[in-house]
Amino acid sequence: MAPTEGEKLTNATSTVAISGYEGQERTCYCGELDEKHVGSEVVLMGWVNRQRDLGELIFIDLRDRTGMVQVVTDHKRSPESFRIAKKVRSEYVICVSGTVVKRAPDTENPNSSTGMIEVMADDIKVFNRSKTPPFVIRDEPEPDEGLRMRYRYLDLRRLPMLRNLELRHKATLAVRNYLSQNGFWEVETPTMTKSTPEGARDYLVPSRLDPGNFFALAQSPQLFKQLLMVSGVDKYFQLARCYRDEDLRADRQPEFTQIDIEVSFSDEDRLFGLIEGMMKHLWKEVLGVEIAQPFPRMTWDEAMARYGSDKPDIRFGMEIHDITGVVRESGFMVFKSTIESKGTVRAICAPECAGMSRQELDSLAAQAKEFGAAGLIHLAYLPGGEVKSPVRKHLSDEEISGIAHATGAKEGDLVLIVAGPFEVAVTALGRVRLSLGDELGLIPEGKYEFLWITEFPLLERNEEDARWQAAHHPFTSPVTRHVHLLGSDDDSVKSQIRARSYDLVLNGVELASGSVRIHERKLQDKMFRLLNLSVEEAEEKFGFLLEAFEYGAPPHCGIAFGLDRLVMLMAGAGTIREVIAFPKTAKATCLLTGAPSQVSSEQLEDLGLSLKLNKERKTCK
RNA sequence: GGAGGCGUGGUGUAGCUGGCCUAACAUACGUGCCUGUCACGCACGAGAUCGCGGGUUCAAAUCCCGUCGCCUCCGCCA
Repeated sequence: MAPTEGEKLTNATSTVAISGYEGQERTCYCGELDEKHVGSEVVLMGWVNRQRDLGELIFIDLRDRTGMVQVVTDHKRSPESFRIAKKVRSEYVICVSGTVVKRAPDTENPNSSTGMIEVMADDIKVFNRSKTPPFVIRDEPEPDEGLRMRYRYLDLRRLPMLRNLELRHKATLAVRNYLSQNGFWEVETPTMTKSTPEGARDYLVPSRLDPGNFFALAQSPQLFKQLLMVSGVDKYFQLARCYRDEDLRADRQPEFTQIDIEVSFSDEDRLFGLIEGMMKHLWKEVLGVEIAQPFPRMTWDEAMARYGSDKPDIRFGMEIHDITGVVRESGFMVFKSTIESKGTVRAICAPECAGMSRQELDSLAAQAKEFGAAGLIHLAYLPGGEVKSPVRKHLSDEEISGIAHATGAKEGDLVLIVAGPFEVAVTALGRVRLSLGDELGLIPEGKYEFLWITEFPLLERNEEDARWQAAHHPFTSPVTRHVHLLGSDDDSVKSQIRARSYDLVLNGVELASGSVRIHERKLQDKMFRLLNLSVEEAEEKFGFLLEAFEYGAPPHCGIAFGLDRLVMLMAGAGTIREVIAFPKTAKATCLLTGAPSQVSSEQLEDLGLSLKLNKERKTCK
């Protein structure tokens, strides 16, 4: 029964359609109610979070996506609603009509945002009953993640999960508004497209009308967005679904969303300004947080040298130091032979860790080895001036003090050293740095440290088939000062060429990645030669794009954000699964739907496919 | 492809150096009582062949092998 008398609330969050069902009109959401509404008649619809039956008095915590409010039923005031409330159980879907009243002074609940008021029920209608759910819908503790996935619709009913979905909505809306206000058009591109041999493994879609041929699900809209630049779209963006058939991680799903952006007649400085503005807008609109601009920039070479990572977490120090010069003349064989074989010796200083136990040191050494280091040497600068180390006797006093000077180590500190090839030494120390930073509590919470990493290597060595390939993609421009090196056959020269590519890093997470593209055919041909791609191969793989470039391609550049990671960081979540409504498991399955699953032989027949599986697996149903 | 962690009533955990385990605790669930609870309380009750398969043993939740599922990391992710 809808209230017809008294002051009626209008729905605060919706200006057009007010929810209603069979004559009942919802007046507001549970979480919106506060003392301002005292005296109002309200109609609420939602789920029973909990019913507390005190005999002659029953409380119901009613929950919807905004929060909870306490409903009271008194057998004298409304015998009928009292009778219904008696039988109501958790997760029943009900409609409550009643009056908002201020709670008596000693019955207020300061732990609830609606705890100053409650709703005296005049009428309760049960829309639906519920089986006892497989887990209780509450914030903590979380049930096993497999169970959450299996019953994701119940997991999402938990308010922290609804908050995450809301946050994601607000973030994407803010992105769309910002880019639109800056002259960008959102253009959709195909998800079913042409398989490209470079890059990640493709998800394939067989063609029924062209049996034997396959589409690939787009790994990104890369080629299409460059075509749109040739088309004169000028400023493009898209919230694009992308698909990559690679193994999963906490921050990687096989299908994910990119904020894909491309601009004509632009360059790094202009694009960075645009993106920094977008981040500022996002943080302000969605989190209410001001972030400092401009973001610092660091070349890839500098990031590797100082942090041993191309996505450094700069929320704390403990940087890597080069101590090669200090130990160049060392009698210690490990240092000597490393330096002779053109390696390097690097160190970090862990503050106040001189007393670290053997077990902790072993664990750090194990981590360093996992990333290729031959070992991890430690020097404990003990209070009093003594230095304790397994290699103490191999090092001179000058070396000991030189290392302290180079790393800034003081008495009570621990210096950790890796000797080896540059990338091995710094990445191993980079990992040790991160794990120590975490263990020592050096990483501040609630801080957002953005950082641009620029000038990545243009090429990288594929160890499997010993050839050079594009580190970003084959259309990435080299930096102007290195263009003349493109013709070189020398591997060491090739490894030194830097690209006009960049990443945006936030708190040690790669948020976005992009580059200035090659728009001149001549330079592109040079690039293909460098990649050992013949004209024919390039033609077969990207012919349509190269052809497009013959008809007047503007200079252009772009960037793509991992939306899931962005929202994850904004939500303070530990994995992107927390901000994806229906995520996949680590084995890329969906526990809710059971996908992937077998298909009928008729479906295969239509597609001209037959299965050939080993290991006695059943072919189809 | 590789390494590790976890798997015990519906849920979250304890037990896991083999035996008083006829598996404990909390919570959820059912019934009853209770007019100010909000983690309501109290009483009673039901609920588990300890992921699955095999082995060792007089005896296995516990040890061993295999397997499945979930998670984390390496490889992989232009």
